[in-house]
Amino acid sequence: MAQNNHKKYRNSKQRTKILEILKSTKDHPTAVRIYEQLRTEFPALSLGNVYRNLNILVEQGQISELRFGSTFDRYDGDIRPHYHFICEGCGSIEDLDIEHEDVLNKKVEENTNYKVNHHRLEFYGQCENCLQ
Amino acid sequence: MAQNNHKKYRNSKQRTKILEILKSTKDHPTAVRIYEQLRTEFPALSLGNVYRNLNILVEQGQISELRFGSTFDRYDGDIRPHYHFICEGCGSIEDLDIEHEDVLNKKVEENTNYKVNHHRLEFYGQCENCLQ
DNA sequence: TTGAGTGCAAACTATTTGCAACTGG
DNA sequence: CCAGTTGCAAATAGTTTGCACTCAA
Repeated sequence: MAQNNHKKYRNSKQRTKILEILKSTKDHPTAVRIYEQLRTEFPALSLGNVYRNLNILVEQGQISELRFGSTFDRYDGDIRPHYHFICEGCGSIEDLDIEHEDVLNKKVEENTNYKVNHHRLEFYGQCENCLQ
Repeated sequence: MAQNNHKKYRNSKQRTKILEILKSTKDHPTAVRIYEQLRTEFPALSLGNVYRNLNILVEQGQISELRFGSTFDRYDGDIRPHYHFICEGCGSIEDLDIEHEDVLNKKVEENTNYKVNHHRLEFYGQCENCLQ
């Protein structure tokens, strides 16, 4: 996903500030929120540029990205709770046979003041075909 | 997410067939793939209708949905591997303080022929504010 | 001076929706 | 018959990209 085919980076006030914002908050802001926050300082800032810089920062490994968008929803006829393996080579998604750990929800509840209803666990790597 | 505000459902050949397809495969097809597969049987079928029916089936609890799309990407200045809690009430995302279980990757590798690079674990529920 | 960065607008992709016609119970 | 379902096309929403201009090294 985050290849290192980008060769050289220069400094830019915008990118520096985006990184600063992300390093100084425990929020997990969206691109739009970052954009809004920066508009006061850079009135001409464009949202496209925020996206560009976020991608560069991810590429550089300086931030990480929690993807909830940009790809496909997948549908599953099996409604029992189970975990998935996602191949980063071919994109295939496989059900995993390891047991569902309901106890994890409890563990989180013990450490927080949240009510936990369910969790989602996905493993990423290469499937048999893509390993060869 | 999947409220039960939908009152009554009728049968439809299209929806029945979509469910059949999902129940009979271990793939995790996208809406488009299901659409393509059904086009031979229902040449006039529209993609919009596939989406509508998939949402209804999710609403009915007959299938489940692995969301990779449809919402926002979130960015995180903390690149150490850690888990997240996502509030289903207000959408806020919090870092969790429970330890990162690298051992899970090994466990999956022992049970499969896959190479596992990393995993992602998210808990869903209500945060303190939304509980009141 | 030169190629990385920028703003802008248009393009793209996945998904949703309004509408008039249709159909199953 | 009537509310749920459909196809179609247009609309949305988040993200990416082409282009001409700018700026940092």
